Amino acid sequence: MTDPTVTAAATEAPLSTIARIGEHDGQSVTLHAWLYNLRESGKLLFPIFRDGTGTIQGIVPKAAVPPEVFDTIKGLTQESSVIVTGKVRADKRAPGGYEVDVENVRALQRVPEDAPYPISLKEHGTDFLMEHRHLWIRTPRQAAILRIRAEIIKAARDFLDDNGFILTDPPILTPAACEGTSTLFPVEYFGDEAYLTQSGQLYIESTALALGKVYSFGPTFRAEKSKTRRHLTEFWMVEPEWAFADLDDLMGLAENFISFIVDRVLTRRAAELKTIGRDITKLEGIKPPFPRLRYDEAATMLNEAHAKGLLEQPFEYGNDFGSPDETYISSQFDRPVMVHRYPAAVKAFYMEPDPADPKYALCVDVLAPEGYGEVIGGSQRISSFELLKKRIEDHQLPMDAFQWYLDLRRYGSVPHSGFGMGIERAVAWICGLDHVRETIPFARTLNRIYP
RNA sequence: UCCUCAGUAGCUCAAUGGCAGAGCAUUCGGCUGUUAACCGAAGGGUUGUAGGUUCGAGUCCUACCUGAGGAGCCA
Repeated sequence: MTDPTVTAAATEAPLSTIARIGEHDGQSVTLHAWLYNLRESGKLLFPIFRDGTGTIQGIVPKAAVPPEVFDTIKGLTQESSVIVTGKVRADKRAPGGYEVDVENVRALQRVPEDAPYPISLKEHGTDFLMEHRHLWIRTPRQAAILRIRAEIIKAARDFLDDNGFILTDPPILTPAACEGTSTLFPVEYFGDEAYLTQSGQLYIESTALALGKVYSFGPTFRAEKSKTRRHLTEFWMVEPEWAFADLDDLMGLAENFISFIVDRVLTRRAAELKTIGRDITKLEGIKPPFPRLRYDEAATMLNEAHAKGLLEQPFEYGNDFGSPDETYISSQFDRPVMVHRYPAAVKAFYMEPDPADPKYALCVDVLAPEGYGEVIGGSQRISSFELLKKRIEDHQLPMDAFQWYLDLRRYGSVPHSGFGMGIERAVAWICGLDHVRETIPFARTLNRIYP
């Protein structure tokens, strides 16, 4: 629906975004926007526009504009798309510091009132919002989270790029499990069965031995029937892999990596952190060194916590930590804590045993503060051909499928290490969200694959 | 797979086993500084599904469906 009354002069005003509208104080600008809300007070209209960069209130006194402009704005419905021209004016009453004296509006598409925009400014339930996720992302809070996600991804990639890591993309379609225990999504592959990747790790081990320092960034898939605030069936991981690096090198990389990302978000996305109401004092202290805790020390902490009644379930030495255990451990520190040297029996088959005591694996989990749990899992990889072959046999994995992986130990094997960071968990922690489903535009969970 | 909780208007929620309600949204009217504006009015219902108990069921019972939180598993 177009408005033929739009004037040529109106469209000549320079285009601006709402975020940068302060640069045009006192001038007329054009905004490409949607109607976020409309309030009226007699002959005064207060349309609020959003354009993805922010929101701003327009002022329309009936006496100040042609009648058809007033009527057009008065008839706008929520989320109608508009091209607005108006004069920018600093105003102390405005939340963003500026308002727009509207001069003209062209409605590109007016949302009909018999099928109004479903998401109101009032509260909604989780199921309704997820059912309308394609619209929910328009709300300022969700848009801010997605901007922070983009910044976290860019920061992760900038850090690795600038530290000599080469992006190498592993395949999404894979012939076998990287880790035998987890559940895979099968896909038909020309009459054979293939699987969606659950980690690029094995492949980037090979590119690391080709290029030295590499990383992958991409989607991974886990068909786990997990229904918690920390799980998606499709999530994104960044995985550096580093030839000639040992576990200590890897832990140093992890703490610098996370610290860089947090600092970048604090610097470049301060406005978005404010929009979502994040307590940034919790992030400002995220600097190296991070506390390092042996598995055994963490186990002692958990036993003491249980003795004091702080943990319901007693911790059984030798097991992996449960979610309540991780939450407790991370709550004891004001920055991410690195727990290393878990019992080899509960960890993946490819992890290098500690030469000081082969009962332990040279691995590390990084637990985010504030109870967010594991955001990074990594290890030094087995470099011995004989040991890796034995582990594959012990785990009853198909030896044929792993011949190429064993080749990495046949031809110039070296110590090498790597970790994977789950993007969604990192975003949830840095944004202070209570569920990972808000950290990705379209979350894939156990019970939802729409929209 | 297991445990707990929840399904009532487009949305968020009320309703002691006894007339199906409110706020928001929508429509109409009022208001020249509103900040999830406010004030007045109207329209809007197969109470998740199928049985059962009862004079009477949104409410109690059984099964199922859907969703949420958690456990296990994991990033």
